[in-house]
Amino acid sequence: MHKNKNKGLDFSLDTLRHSAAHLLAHAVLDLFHGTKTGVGPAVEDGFYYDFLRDEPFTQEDLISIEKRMREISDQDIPLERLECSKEEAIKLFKDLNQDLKVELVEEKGGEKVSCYRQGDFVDFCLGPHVPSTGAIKHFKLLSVSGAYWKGDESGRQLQRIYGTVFFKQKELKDFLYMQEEARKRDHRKLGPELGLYSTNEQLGGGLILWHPRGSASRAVIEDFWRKEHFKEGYGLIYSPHIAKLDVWKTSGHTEFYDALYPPLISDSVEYQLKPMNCPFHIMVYQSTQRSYRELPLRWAELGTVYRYERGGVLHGLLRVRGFTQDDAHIFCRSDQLEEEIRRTISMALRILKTFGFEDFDVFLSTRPEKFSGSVKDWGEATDALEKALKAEKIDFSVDEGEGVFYGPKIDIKIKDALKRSWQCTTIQLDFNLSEKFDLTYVGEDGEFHRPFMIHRALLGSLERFFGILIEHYNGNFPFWLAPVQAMIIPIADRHNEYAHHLYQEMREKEIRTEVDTRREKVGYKIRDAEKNKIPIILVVGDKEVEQESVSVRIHTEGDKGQFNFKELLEKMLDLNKNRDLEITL
RNA sequence: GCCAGUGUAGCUCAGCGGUAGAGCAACUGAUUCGUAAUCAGUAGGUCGGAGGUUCGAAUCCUCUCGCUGGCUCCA
Repeated sequence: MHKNKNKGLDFSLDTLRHSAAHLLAHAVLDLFHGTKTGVGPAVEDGFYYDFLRDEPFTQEDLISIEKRMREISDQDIPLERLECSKEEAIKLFKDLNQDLKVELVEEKGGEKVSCYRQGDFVDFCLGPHVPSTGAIKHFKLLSVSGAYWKGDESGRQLQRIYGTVFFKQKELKDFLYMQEEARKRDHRKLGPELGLYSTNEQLGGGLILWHPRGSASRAVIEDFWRKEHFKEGYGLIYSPHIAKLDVWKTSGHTEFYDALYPPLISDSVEYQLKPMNCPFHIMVYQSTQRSYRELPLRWAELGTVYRYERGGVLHGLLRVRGFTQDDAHIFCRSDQLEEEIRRTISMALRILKTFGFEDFDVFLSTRPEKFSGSVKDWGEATDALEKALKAEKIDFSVDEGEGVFYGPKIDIKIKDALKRSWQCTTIQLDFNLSEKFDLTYVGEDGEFHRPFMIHRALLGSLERFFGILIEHYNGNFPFWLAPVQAMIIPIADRHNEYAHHLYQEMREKEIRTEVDTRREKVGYKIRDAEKNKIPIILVVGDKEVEQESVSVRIHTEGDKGQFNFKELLEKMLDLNKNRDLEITL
């Protein structure tokens, strides 16, 4: 934990942020009388405070609030801790006309409650806090948004003001710089700019058009994915996009899943657009009687599903309404469970590392309060998950009670180049569907047994994963993933023939290449190719034609000089084969 | 879905009650050129959509759609 040693004071960044939230509330109450305060905690990137007020806060308000905060900070008002009885606190906040606080004290306060006072501002709070407002110096208000009182959608809506604060000015500057960097590499900007994908108002929100360039990368990802699954003994499945409503009644989706599109009706039969692939894989399982000898059965599908996500949550490629999961289901016996989990974890990490992700956070979620299946199965399965993680020597944290109702799960989050965390891999046991569809196999003993069903996605969804990749690489895809791997630039018309000859040869070897024969100067064409973040640029002129060579330029690095074409081609094939992240010549 | 913001040419933006503008991109012509922008010209918009106020709306109001930041949810 960060400590502020500079001033000989001893408090954490969280404490500083929490105190900054108080400072924010103090300033708001000074400027906007009658505003009621909600809660104001420290969060990952700063802090926020919720306010109840009829008028919305504007950008200008934010500026004046920040100014007022600075004034209070400059006054260096001490924060004092008050302890009183619950009744006294309730009276205090009633007198201040802070109904929300009264509600909070009534709900959360014990016999004794603590409050913090700075000047004429008092807040119900456990603390700890910084000694005085002067300790809060390097802060900035960031945004204002809506938030529900106590997170309850049917309840009152408050206005939430976000801000951030650091110990040092430089840390604040760095944070704002990182935010700016993140904004610049936003996949919603880069994706369309690089011709990878687009969305379209007429088409509908949350629906993605993969353009040829985005599709080129996607195809590479899919091919790699299929090869890895083949190596791991998976079979592939293709299933339809709709199924009779009855399937989803059996699975329980019609009752419990809230993102279903309305059913389609044809000849008075109702069909449901699929939100998940599981029932189809289950039906493949049930197409014949299964024996214990066949298990484990591992079936994977790049299955496109449709979920009606609420308008406000749609976000570029990361949150859409139609997406392709890299889904798989493993049906196995209890004695195979640990091994299957182990294999899945190591496969997931191997694949993610190939894409250049090195940092992972792994979480094991255990049985929640409401659950389906038996306590015994949950225990056995959770044990197997834990053992598998330990056997793979993976550090993980346990999210007690955070499992989904149908089974325990392991989630793997990756850290991208900007140290942001994204959940991709999820490995979940499913006791619910195996029960609902009454899955069985015939055991050694001739009796029917219920298999364990593991549901897993490694990349999550192709749309989402691609969005993460764009931002991780800042659009500078490694050679093997780049939509266009090489751009050939002839200097003058008389070099076009040689350029096309190179093009043809590279295309035959499955190098994704293009030729720029526009009547423009080399500098212009290079600039264009660089802007498109194409990894390798091949410039050809008189020298190159004569020597069967190419002048190589590597994106972000510049001119690398002349190379023999055949040797360079071999090198490019190696880069593809090894899925190298860097180009070395 | 909710709160707030936002929507002008492919992109970045100006105009904010009086007949739509710039730069880049595109197209046409000239230039045949050696490592991040050659020059000149042309074309391109029912100002997201619908309704209203007004003599007159890109500009004001209402509704609606998309997008953005959150809430809630989640791959």
